[in-house]
Amino acid sequence: MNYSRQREAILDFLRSMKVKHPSADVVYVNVKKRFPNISLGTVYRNLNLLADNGTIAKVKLPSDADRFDHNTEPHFHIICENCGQIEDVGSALVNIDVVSIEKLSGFSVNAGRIVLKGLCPACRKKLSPIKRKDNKK
Amino acid sequence: MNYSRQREAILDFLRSMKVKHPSADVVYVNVKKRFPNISLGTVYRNLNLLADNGTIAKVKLPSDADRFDHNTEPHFHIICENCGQIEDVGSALVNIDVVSIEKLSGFSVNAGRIVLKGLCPACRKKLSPIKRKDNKK
DNA sequence: CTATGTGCAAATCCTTTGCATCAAC
DNA sequence: GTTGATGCAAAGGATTTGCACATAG
Repeated sequence: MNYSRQREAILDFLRSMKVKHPSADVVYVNVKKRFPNISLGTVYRNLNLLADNGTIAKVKLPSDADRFDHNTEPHFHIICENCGQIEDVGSALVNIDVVSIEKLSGFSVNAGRIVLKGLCPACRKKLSPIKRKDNKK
Repeated sequence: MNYSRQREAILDFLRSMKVKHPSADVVYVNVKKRFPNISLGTVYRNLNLLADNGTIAKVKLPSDADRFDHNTEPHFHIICENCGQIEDVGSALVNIDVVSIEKLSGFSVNAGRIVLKGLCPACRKKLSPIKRKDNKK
């Protein structure tokens, strides 16, 4: 993998922590400030390259665009149903009985993807429980 | 919601258990045997209607088409990385420390979506561990 | 110079939608 | 005869890809 200014800028942005788990599109918009000619395709290509070689992590969500995470330690995520913000959840807080699952299903388990849904602190304040925006898709 | 033959056929197929967690497309192909003129749009519309009113469940997967499940009891899923087959996993086998997660993240937790990945019994036999088909997307 | 990366646009996949027609009540 | 459901085809969003050109080593 050769060096490229664009790839460096993408990684810099991810590590800047200003946005915690940006989608490719958010990365694109922000990196465009430094590289006005960069294309969305290049952003996708580089995010996938970096994810494939373990430099960053790809967070796949059901019915939503993938997010990218500079935190490569194993952990799970919780996503706000109202604003889409994502927060990390330590892997110690979820316990999966792999042995029983393998026994009961006959599957061998390789990985788990866990995404919790809820309301972030800001949206909890903003929304009365009654008029929560219904985000189901 | 009025009665419709097509919707009945879709529900019948889901409950037939021949295919455990079919995608909309698989439902479409099979219901087409009884209703050759049915359209994919109608299948989607009816699956979503039935899921919205709780008759069936929609299983959203990362990077894969939604699946539909006649089992509406709370449970999780494990998907075979090689063939895509899905099996149910009882919710007792996964333990989520919601209290700690809420304390640490500040989020309120509403729901959890858990999809495990592994190899189903048939694919475990077929594949030597070395030449597993690499299915990552 | 040769391999790799880029920008652009077109293509892909899954899903939803607008609209005229048809079936249910 | 209204209202809701259907079929079709077109549109939608997220992501990937083919290709000619540019850049890194």
